[in-house]
Amino acid sequence: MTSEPAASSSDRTAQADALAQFAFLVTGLLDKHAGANGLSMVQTRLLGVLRDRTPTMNELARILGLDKSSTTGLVARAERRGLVARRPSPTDGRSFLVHLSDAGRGLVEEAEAQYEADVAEVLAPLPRTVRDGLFDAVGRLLAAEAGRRDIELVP
Amino acid sequence: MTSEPAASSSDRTAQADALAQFAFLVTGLLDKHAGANGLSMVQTRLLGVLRDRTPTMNELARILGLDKSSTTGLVARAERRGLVARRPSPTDGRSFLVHLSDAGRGLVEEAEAQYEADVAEVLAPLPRTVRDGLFDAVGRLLAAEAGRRDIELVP
DNA sequence: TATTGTTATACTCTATAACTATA
DNA sequence: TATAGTTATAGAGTATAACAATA
Repeated sequence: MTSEPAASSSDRTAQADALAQFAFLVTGLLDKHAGANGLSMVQTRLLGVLRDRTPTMNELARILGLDKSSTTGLVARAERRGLVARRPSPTDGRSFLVHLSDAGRGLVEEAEAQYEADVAEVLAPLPRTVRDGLFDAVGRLLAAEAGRRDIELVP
Repeated sequence: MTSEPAASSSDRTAQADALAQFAFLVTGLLDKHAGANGLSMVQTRLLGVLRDRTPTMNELARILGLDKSSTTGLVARAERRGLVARRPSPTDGRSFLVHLSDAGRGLVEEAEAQYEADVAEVLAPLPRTVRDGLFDAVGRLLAAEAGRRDIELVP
């Protein structure tokens, strides 16, 4: 296909723009299905993280990229709705482990299933090799970012 | 390369998850540079819209997908900071036209330039062919989505 | 002393409902 | 009456700073 020489300034702009648009496309899908299940995006993110982890408040704050005080409120609101529970850490008297409740799991799984179906539909027109190329690149970028932040994005 | 048989259910989940993480990574960059210029994402969006338009409050609400009361507050905060200005419509005594100030224009252009530089840095470690694959796929998806919307927009 | 987590406070952002002024 | 916009109110989400309890 296109065999360009070097990335020009307008290439950079166009690429940054394309990534922003793509990000808004994906977050739009997430928001749509979260809202359909009575969740905000950040609440959905919280429940999604807890699907396969039981982090402390501190770990949760780092994973979500929030201040610990913001995380306190976020988890408190989710707990008030019965979606998560804080349990004292058995090894550290200062810490709490945040668990997903059955109700929370049901809600996030419903939202994720709907989102997943939507993603599959969006990806459907892509030829196999192109789709593989997308996830190769995305996987590398996420791995690099995880290393940068010293957390496991994929447990 | 990986020559897998067919997309399994867990592939679909992992892929949808990866896209979500990637979207959060990109919007995180957008937010970071907006924030570095003292702007929120929605404020940046507001200023971006006003770069080439002078809509009424009502039109602005529709463009941003917000309730008109939300738009009142959004514009009021931006106006208080000298980033935009409301001027009475010459044709409708009830309406105001929202203008971008020079300060607002400078701010949004600065934020965009910094975001662009950050994207370039994030992409830098990717081998050329991988990066090309990413933008091939993203370009196709955005084109497909644009087509979808055009079709939807035609009654 | 350092870390974990919460509280107090303040701000942005958002929506619903009620309101004013103009068309 | 209908439309444009604001105000009042309520709540989520976020950060900073000060704090308590534990390590």
